[in-house]
Amino acid sequence: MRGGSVFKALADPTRRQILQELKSRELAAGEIAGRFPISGPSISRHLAILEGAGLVSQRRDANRIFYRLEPESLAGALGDFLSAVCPTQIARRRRAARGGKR
Amino acid sequence: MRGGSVFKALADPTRRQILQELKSRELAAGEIAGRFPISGPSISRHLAILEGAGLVSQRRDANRIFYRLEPESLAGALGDFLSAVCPTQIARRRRAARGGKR
DNA sequence: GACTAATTTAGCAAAATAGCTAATCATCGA
DNA sequence: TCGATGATTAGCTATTTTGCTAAATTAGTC
Repeated sequence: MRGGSVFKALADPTRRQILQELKSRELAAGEIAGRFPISGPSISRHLAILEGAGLVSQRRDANRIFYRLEPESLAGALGDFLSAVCPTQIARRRRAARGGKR
Repeated sequence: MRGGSVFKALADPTRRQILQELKSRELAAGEIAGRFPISGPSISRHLAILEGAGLVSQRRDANRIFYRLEPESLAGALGDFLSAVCPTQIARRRRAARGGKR
């Protein structure tokens, strides 16, 4: 399996939301847990799965463990899959986005 | 749930491979099943899940049911998620792809 | 109508997933 | 070293997922 763990990781809505929370800045595990209605240990496991997929990385600072998004891994995995399955559509969307902006 | 069913659908490796098989042309359910080591009914269920997510569509021709890829749905869902989580990375990859081609 | 071919639907068992609580690990400060 | 804080690991249960076989459905043919 190549990027399979990435899609497995993205299958859960809580994990996708965690990635969004990390969009702008790194957060400690507890800060992340505080934003969800589920227990700390459950969030901890979600974070482990995201890290296993290479979508986040951790950094220890004293007591706390900070997690940060790895945007290249995410964009790389999804981009590679899109290129493999429907490369034409990528260029099409690109043109549409450009057209919409200008 | 917004595009949740898409990520659920992509979580399974067999389903991702089905999408790849449909990349170039539509295929009847039996043709698809013939390319995998699992039973027809199991493939049928995978196809139903992919269709539920809007990633493929079906067309009946007499006895057979042909499935075809819906590239816009796939590119749309993944693109939207990428835009929401790491918009910067999209532009970066775009530049890299352009640079690598020329 | 009966028969065949192509699919799907039903029903079941095994495996994976996600949640919880309790217990353990790691770090810092008194 | 003790105690407090932040986080993970262990162990459990409920739910979901995936695979199978058997039965039902749909369409075409004799």
